[in-house]
Amino acid sequence: MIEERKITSTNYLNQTYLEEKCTLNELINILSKRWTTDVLFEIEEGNDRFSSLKKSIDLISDNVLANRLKLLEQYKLIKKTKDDSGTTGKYQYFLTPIGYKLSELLDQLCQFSDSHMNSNFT
Amino acid sequence: MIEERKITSTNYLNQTYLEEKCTLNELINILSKRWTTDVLFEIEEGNDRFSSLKKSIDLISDNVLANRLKLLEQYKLIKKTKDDSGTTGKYQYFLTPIGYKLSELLDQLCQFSDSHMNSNFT
DNA sequence: CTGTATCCGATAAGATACTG
DNA sequence: CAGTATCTTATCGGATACAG
Repeated sequence: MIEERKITSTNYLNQTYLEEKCTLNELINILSKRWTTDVLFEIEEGNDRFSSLKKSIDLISDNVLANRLKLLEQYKLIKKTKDDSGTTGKYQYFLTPIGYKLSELLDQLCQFSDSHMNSNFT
Repeated sequence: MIEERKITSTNYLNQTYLEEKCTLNELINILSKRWTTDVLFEIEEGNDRFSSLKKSIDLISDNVLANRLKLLEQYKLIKKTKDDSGTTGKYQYFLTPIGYKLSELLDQLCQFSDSHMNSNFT
């Protein structure tokens, strides 16, 4: 899962253009990666171990989970700390204040989609 | 741009699983398609013709614009009407009440991203 | 003017094997 | 336990040509 973008592609240039124009595009770009919001919500609910997350979101694969955690950490939405108690896993994940703020906004969006997206299912 | 998904792929099945689990995933899936939010915002501001949208969002290509308009219409976020005045274009696009609601939520998200996403740019 | 059809390159997702 | 590396397939975005 190494991400090398061809920086000369129109595809890449367009995405860069959009992200510079409005940071919303950058945010959506993170959230739209599959499983991202699920990982965020799981961590919000206190699920703080890699293996435990993997178990809860059981269709996700290792590399994708690792990738999402890294991405969320990069954007300072979650934080990873070492757990030296020794009994359980080595690392813990939890939301940062920014992460909480975002999850609140996502809750609102979720309510919106729950009430309005159904019309397309009939 | 015909979208035929291989309904047996794990990729497809996972996406379906996520969308059924929470409609938020479906909403994000629409919004994350490139140019979608830009089209939405342009229409919100009164830009109501295909050619005019094409001109404003000048890096978008015809087929992608057409595709986004169709998608937004399917989800009842915008509406398309025939304009019989004869002088200008044939069709007009405008937001539905649901579309307005969504654009308000996106404005909030936008404010969030403007204040918090910069930390990653340094 | 408002699109549609087709082809192809770029990126994302998943499977699998492996590591400190 | 918590990942990384590599490979394959699926999907998306863009270019171009064309049509009602």
